[in-house]
Amino acid sequence: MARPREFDMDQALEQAMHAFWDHGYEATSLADLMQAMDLQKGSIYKAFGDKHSLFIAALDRYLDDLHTFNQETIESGSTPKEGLRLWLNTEIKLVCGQTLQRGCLLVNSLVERAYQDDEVAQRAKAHLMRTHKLLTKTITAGQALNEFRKDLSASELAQLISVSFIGMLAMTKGPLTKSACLQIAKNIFKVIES
Amino acid sequence: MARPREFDMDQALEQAMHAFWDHGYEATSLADLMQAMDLQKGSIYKAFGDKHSLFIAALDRYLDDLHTFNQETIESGSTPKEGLRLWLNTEIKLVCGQTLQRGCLLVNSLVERAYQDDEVAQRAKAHLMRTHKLLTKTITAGQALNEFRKDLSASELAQLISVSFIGMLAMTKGPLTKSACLQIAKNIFKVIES
DNA sequence: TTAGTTATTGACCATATGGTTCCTAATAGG
DNA sequence: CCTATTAGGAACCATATGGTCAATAACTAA
Repeated sequence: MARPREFDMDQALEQAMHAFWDHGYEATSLADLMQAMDLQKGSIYKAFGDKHSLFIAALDRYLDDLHTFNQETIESGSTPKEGLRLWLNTEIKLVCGQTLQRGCLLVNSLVERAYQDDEVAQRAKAHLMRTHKLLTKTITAGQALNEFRKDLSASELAQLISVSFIGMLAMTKGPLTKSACLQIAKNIFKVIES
Repeated sequence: MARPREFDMDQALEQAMHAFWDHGYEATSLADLMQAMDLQKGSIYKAFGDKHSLFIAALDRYLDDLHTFNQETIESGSTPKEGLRLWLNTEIKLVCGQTLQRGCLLVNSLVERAYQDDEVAQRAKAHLMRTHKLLTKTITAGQALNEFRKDLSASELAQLISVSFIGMLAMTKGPLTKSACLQIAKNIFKVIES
């Protein structure tokens, strides 16, 4: 009924996501986005609205991908504990294996923007809750198999893992190396297993 | 020998620190700084150099204060374990008791800028190492008193605490409440004690 | 009192910013 | 083939940005 879009929306969004991931929200200019997405300003505005809307869309895409990844990786383990171990290790390798130490877009956005930006805060919260549920479910199953200590609830252990993991992701932007992260992950398991 | 400075350098620096703490580096404009410091641009440039130098000076001030606080609080405990507990709880109350959920300037700067800004990265690394040493020393003493588990080294336990703590600070910018933090701190102790 | 030195101020600057508009190009349905 | 509709692109805009500078004010040592 009209002229069709020449570019792939999803691919453009992914490029935008990478730009924000690389530099953060404030430090990513429209010029950066134009270059990354290979589009003119007008096209970006027509397709995605303003910079903030684009950022939210990119964040949503990231979080959806991440959640799917989390679920699938954890479930691919032979036992709950193995699933968790696999998940932690894979994620560490992914984050630390990047050419740039850009960390995790969720953590970056949470720290940079959550308290100034309700939409970001709300999404971060929702994602962390999803993840918390997933971890709690997994740990509950693991406790039933005697894989994890039981003097703390599954929810408490999950919280401990979340917090440690996010701290680790934050610290990969600074001094933490991949091998240090893997060692820490090992130790996290040591303190939560039965 | 010349006209004396009319404002208090240290107080101005503290105001700048709060501005950066509130909004982050990129989102703090010179106009914000002028207002916060109650100075004109020219005075700021003469006294502190450009925006980046000012930021680094503010960060240095923050880190020095923080390290002193860490040392004194930990040492004020009757035992190593009590010192650590006191430290964690006090820090949580400080960070969560702020009117704005602006988190911790170190964590914010680490996440927002460390990988784009060598000076920040270097300072963050140095501070984290100082803290790691302090924690390791304290835990070593605690292990000698049987306060902490010994199947992990003091350094490894310290690393676990650091990572969890930083994760907690990051998450206070989002969903984590003070009481949740205090509960987590309690659980951290549960998993590292002997 | 004066000369030398430094702080303060506000005007000024070039540029980059996010955002808008308008004209043209391309397409699908009739 | 024509027309309605939408995409693309580039010029354009107001403003905010970080940063500079020259004129003036305030002080001290001689």
